[in-house]
Amino acid sequence: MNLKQVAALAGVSVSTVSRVLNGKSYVNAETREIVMKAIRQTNYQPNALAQSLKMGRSNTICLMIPSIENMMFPKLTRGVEDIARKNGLTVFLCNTDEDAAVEKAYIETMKMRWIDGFIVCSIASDAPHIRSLRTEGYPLVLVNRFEASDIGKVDTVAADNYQIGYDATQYLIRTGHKRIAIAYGRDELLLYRERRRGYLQALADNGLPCPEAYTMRETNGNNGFYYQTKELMGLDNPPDAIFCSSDPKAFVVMHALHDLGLRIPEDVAVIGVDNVSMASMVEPPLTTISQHLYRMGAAAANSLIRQIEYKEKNGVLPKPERTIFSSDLIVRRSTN
Amino acid sequence: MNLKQVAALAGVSVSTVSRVLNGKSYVNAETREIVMKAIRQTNYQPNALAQSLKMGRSNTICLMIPSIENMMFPKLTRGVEDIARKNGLTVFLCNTDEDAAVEKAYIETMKMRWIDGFIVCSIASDAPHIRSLRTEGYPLVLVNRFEASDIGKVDTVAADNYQIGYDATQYLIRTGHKRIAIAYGRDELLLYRERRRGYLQALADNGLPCPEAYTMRETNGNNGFYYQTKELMGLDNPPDAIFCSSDPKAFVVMHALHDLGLRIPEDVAVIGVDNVSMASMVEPPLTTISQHLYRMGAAAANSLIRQIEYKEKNGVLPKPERTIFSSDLIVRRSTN
DNA sequence: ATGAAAGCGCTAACAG
DNA sequence: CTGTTAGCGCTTTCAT
Repeated sequence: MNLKQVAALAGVSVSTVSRVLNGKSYVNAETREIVMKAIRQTNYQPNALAQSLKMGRSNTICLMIPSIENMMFPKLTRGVEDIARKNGLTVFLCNTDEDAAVEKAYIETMKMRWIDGFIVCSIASDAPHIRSLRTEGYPLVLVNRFEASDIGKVDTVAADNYQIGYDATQYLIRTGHKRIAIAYGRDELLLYRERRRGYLQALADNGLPCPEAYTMRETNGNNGFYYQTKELMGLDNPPDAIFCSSDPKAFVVMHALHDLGLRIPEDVAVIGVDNVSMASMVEPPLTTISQHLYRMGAAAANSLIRQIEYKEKNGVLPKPERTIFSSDLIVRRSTN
Repeated sequence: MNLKQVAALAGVSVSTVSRVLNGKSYVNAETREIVMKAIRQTNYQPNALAQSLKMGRSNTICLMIPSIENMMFPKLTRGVEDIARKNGLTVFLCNTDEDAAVEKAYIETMKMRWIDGFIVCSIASDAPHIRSLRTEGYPLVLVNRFEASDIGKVDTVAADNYQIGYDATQYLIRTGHKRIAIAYGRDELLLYRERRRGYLQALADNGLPCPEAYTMRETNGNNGFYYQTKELMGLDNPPDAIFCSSDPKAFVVMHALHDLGLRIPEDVAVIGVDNVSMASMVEPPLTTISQHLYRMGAAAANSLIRQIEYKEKNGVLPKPERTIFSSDLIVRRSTN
C-alpha cells in the first residue's frame, strides 16, 4: 500500500495525501476527510525508507557498547531506548567487544544507513574512527568512556569518577579501616584512573599508607581478581578493606574471600561501584557507590536528540555539552 | 558521495558503476579498473536506504524482548547479534516491558522500515499481533515464550523445559531430599508450566508429596519470592530443598534464606535454571540447569535468516522449524 | 560490454 | 487549496 494507491482511492493527488499526512500545509476540510477515510480503509502506513531517502534523516540511532553482557549496559541501554522511542527513534544495538575492526565495520554500516547519530561507550583511548564522527558532522555522545581531552570537543555523559573513588574510600576510612586495598580496573580507561585518583587522594588526606601490593590490577578480565585477592589476603599485613572499582569486580573479590573462609565485613570490608541490580542480592549485600545508569543512558539519548535537532535546524552541530552525574553511597552489609 | 558522482569521475554511466559494485554482470576488465579507482578515490559508500527501497529488503531485523535488564536476555541478544552481523544484518533492539501497546507500536515502526524479520520473546499467551506477523508474510521466530499451539505454525526455539524441571527435581531427590518446594514462574508462560510439570512428574515418579503450600507463585515479579520464602520456611514441616524455576528467582530465595539464618545447602538446598553468569558468583555458588542462551539466540538468528533467504528465493515462507535445546546440570555448592 | 531510462515511495517546490 | 513534477540514490531491464 503506497501513497499513490491511497491517492487514487481518494480521487486526489499524492501530494494532497502527503499533505494531510504530515499536516504541514492547509488542506480543505472535506478533502481531508475523504483522504483520511481512504487512509483508514487501506490501512496505509508510509514507507519510512522512502521518507528517509527523501528527507536525509533515518530516525535511527546507533548505540555502540563493548557488550550487553557487561552488567553495566543493560540499564544504560534501557535509558537510551526509552528516550529514543518516545522521540520516534529506533536504536541499532552494536556490540563490539572493543574490537576496533568491528567498531569500524559497524560505523560504515551505520553511515550507509544514514544513521542520525551515535552513542558510544568504547575504550576510546585510541579510537580516531570514533572521534572523527563528530568532525564528519555526525551527532555523537560519549558515555563514561572517553579521555579528558574529549571534554569540550564532544558531548559527554559520565559520573564524577574521582568523587566516587574518594567517597568510597572515605567511607571505608570513616568506618575504621586503615589498610585499604583497591581492585583497579584497566588503566587505559579514564574512569578507572579517576576512581583510583580519588582513592589515592582520600588515603593521602588521611595519612594512610598505600603499599604497592595493595593495588590489584585487572588481568584476564575480572576473573583475574579471584587469584589476586587470594594472594592479597596472604600478605603479612593484609588489608582490612577493599575498594572495588566496579560491582562485578566486587563480586569476584567477595567470591574469593568466601573461598578463603574470611568473613565480610568482619575480616575485610568490601565496597563496589555501580549498584547493579545484583548488588543487593549477593551475600552479604554489597555496599556500593551508585551510578545512575538508566539516567545516564537517558541523558545520552537526550543529548543526542538535542544535537540531531540542532543540526537539522542550523546545519551544524551545537557546541558540545558535558553532563556529569553525582553518585550516592548505598550502605549495605558488606561494610560495617 | 553517490553513484552519479563516481560515474562522472570514472567517465562511465551509473549502471556500470553499479555493476562493478555488485559484480552480478560482466564488465570489461579495464573499465572495472577505472571504476574501482574512482570508487577508492572518492571513498564511496553506497546508500543502504536507496538500495533497500529499490530491493524491497532492508537487511535489518528486529529483536523484541520484554527487557534487556532481565538477566536472560543479554546473552541471547549477543547470540542473535553476532550471527546477524556475520550475515550483513543489523538489529533493532526493542524492549517492550510486555506491554502490548508498545509491542504493536514497535511492530508498526518496523514494518514501515521494511524490516526483514522478527525474533520475539513475548508473553505470547494472547498476542495475535505477534502471531499474525507470519501470516502477513514476515519471517518470524519465537524464542522460549510461546504456546504449544504455535509449534508447527511458527519457527520456534526453546529449551526442553519439561526435562529441565524433571532433571532438577530428580537431582534433588537423588541427593536425598524429600520435601521439595518450587518457586514457580508465571502461569501464563508455557515454559514455566512445563518446568513445573517436570517437577510434578519427578515427584510423582518417586512417590513424594507435593503439598499446596510448597508452591510459591510469582507475584510482584521475583521480589515476591522473598516474603514467600520466609513464610514457606515458617511452615510446621518446611521443605528441605527448593526448585527455583529460574536463576533470578533462586537469588531471591537464597537471599531470604540467608536472612532467616538458614544454611544452604545444609538446611535447605537450592537449584535454579538458566546458569546466568552470576550463578557462579553468589554464595554459595548456585547449582542450576543451564540453558544455552547464547546458542539459542544464535539459533533463532539462523532460523530467521533461513526464512529470509527462502522467502527471497521462493516468494513464500518455508515450513516452520522447531529447535529444541538440551540442558545440562551444573552442580555447584547450593546443593549437596 | 555499456548506456539510457524507468521506477522503488515519498516530499516539496512550483504552478495554477 | 490542489496537482504536477523533480528528484533522494540505487538496481535493472531494455536497447545499442
